[in-house]
Amino acid sequence: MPRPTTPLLSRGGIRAASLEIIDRDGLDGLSMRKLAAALGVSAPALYFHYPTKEQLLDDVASEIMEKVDVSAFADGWREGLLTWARSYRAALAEHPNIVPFLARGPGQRDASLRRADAIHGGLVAAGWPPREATMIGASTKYLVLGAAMGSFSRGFVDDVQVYLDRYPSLGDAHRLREHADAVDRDSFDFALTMFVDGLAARLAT
Amino acid sequence: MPRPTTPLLSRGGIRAASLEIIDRDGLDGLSMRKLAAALGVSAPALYFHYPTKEQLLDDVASEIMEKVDVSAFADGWREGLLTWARSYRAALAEHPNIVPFLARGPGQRDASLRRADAIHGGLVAAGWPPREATMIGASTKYLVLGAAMGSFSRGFVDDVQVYLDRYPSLGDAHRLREHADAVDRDSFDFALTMFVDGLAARLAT
DNA sequence: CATGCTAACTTAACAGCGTTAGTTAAACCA
DNA sequence: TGGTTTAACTAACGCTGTTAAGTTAGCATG
Repeated sequence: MPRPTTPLLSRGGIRAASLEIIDRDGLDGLSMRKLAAALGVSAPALYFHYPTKEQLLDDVASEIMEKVDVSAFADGWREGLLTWARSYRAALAEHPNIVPFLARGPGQRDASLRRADAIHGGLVAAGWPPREATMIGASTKYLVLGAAMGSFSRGFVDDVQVYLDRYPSLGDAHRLREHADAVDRDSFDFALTMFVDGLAARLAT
Repeated sequence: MPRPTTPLLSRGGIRAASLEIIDRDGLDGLSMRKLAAALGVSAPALYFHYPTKEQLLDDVASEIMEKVDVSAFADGWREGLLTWARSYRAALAEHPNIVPFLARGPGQRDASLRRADAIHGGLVAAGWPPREATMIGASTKYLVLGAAMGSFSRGFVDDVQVYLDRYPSLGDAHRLREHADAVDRDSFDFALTMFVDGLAARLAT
């Protein structure tokens, strides 16, 4: 079947199907052939709409990043930073399987830069020296990305029962798995709070 | 050539060659065929010594993680935490290309648990409630892994010149690339210091 | 209205991937 | 000495992202 009367594919539809597969089967579970099959189409057809898989993933990632809120710096640097960090983490937590891809670089450069600019500008306007504003932005991103990986609680918890007697300080670790998500979220908020408290003390001097 | 007089391969040699390729060509640059070629051997020969590529990478990662120092909790939780975090980050910074693999989970479970136990135990012994000790451990790991990704400064810096006029708050961003590593290290130490300061203030209450 | 061009798909194929099957011959143990 | 194990080999399977070439619907133009 050559050119159909009504186009079978659209960039938006391709992105949506991609994200569905990634959420369900993981990042490695997305292949162009599987994606094409889900859309009722042959694999090379996708290349008419997206030049490479990388670019497709870039677009999917950018779509996710659009939910990040950098607007709250109007209410002060603390509020702005907290809102940014929490909305950032929430956006990633909704699609954890794409985080390994997201971690290797910003998707759409333009939107990414606009956010970076808003954050940096918000911090500087609140009295932070530019150099420290840069470091605060980087640090916050470290926290968000590190937390999104979430491997601390999920990574070693699976069959930790075996080791319980050998490593006595981990005595309550067997409860980690059932609360893994809660631990992750609490740890992130804990880290963020400690970090911002440290910042506030520094700015006060 | 069947079985050679002297074995051509050893697990250690395979690991060393793997890490060399990863450092030079990146994580995706390591293939079993390329690795075998570097060792003067055919690809399936590797499978006599390692059952899967995943297990091989696990072992390489574990070797790297052996340089992490969790022994300083004897000098107090603050010293222990700082030593752990800095040695952890330094170990990853030596082989940044393997970080994406490392981030998805602990390598050798035994050694990983032993470290987690030392950290948790050190914090609890210093007076931290177990639940907070867990969160401190997780938070610190977030920082280290996030910083190891290091995509904040490296990600958007490449052709940032184009955007300089459009995003005025990034006016000094063009100097970021040349100092990318320094910015990364400084940002990490900055974040770590702020975090630990926040912790100290909390423990004091 | 006919002609030509582009758009949107198709199947076939390429090089590379991790891995398995089956073969061979040296090394080791009884 | 004989049999088993060990450490390599070549060939091949099914998968991957991607390219090439073929086919026809839709659209613009003379």
